Amino acid sequence: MEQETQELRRVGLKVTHPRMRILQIFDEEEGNHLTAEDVYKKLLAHQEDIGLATVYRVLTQFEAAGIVVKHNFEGGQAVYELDRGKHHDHMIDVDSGKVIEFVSEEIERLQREVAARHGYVIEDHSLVLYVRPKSRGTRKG
Amino acid sequence: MEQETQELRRVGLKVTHPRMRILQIFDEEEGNHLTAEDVYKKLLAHQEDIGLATVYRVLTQFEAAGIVVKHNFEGGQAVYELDRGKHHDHMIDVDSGKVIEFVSEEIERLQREVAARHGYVIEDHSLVLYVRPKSRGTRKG
DNA sequence: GTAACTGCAAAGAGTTTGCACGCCC
DNA sequence: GGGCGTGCAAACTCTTTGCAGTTAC
Repeated sequence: MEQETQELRRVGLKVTHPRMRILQIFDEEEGNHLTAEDVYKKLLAHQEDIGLATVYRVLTQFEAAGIVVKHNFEGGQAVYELDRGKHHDHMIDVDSGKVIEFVSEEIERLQREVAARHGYVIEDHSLVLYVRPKSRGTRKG
Repeated sequence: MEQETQELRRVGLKVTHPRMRILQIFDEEEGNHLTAEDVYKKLLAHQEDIGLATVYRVLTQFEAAGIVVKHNFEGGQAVYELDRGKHHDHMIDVDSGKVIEFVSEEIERLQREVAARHGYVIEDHSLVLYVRPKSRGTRKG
């Protein structure tokens, strides 16, 4: 409560009910990746009367303020997660939809190398691995 | 002409005018990355009377047939390119919008390693670097 | 008190689909 | 000749926006 208030103040956003509740949803869900609609449904489940348009507006503001990060994975809907400061990439289990975060400093370095080789510097990047659990029983691998 | 006819036959699609023309556009544009609308505009420029809906339908069929690959880069519109068989990743010059292809077997290997470390095998992946030309003049780098 | 914020409904972008007609084999 | 393919317009999904009323500071 106090923590969310401070965070909103810190980034210069008025402390309003919708913004507080949305921020709390992400704090509860630490490590989770939510679409705007996921957030909206969780608000409904908490008996909150906050419109979907407001959720989109707040998420956009949070992104601009660096509170959340937005990802455009496959499948149309954008997903948001709290920005905890440390960069990471994502692996998506295509069977369960589960999102796993990972960091590989070596991959990051190679990316910079490749870009440099072409005369560029990296501004941003997106790496997503679509994965399936390694089959142990089937002797395939 | 003959080449496109054969390709359509090979994948089991009827040889129709719209499919021929769309395939030719990609053949002309070897190495290019086009949105459905880009294709549509090029058809218009060639005085072709082919609907945007048909372009979408044909591109979807081509993707299913392995003739083209679809990418969901940032910015809403999907882009398609001829599938020339060899996998590669993409670098996008954020200033010019130019798309550069690259291959890094070492990055591929590291990706497989990371996935394996988490108990997964990679089904597919998406790596896009958003880059800016290395500034030589400004002594910044 | 007033500018920022909100909910609603309508608009917008990109893509898909239903239907009647037309073309390929 | 029959079914697949096409054009058009309407539908659909996700997201943004205009407006009038409300709220934080």
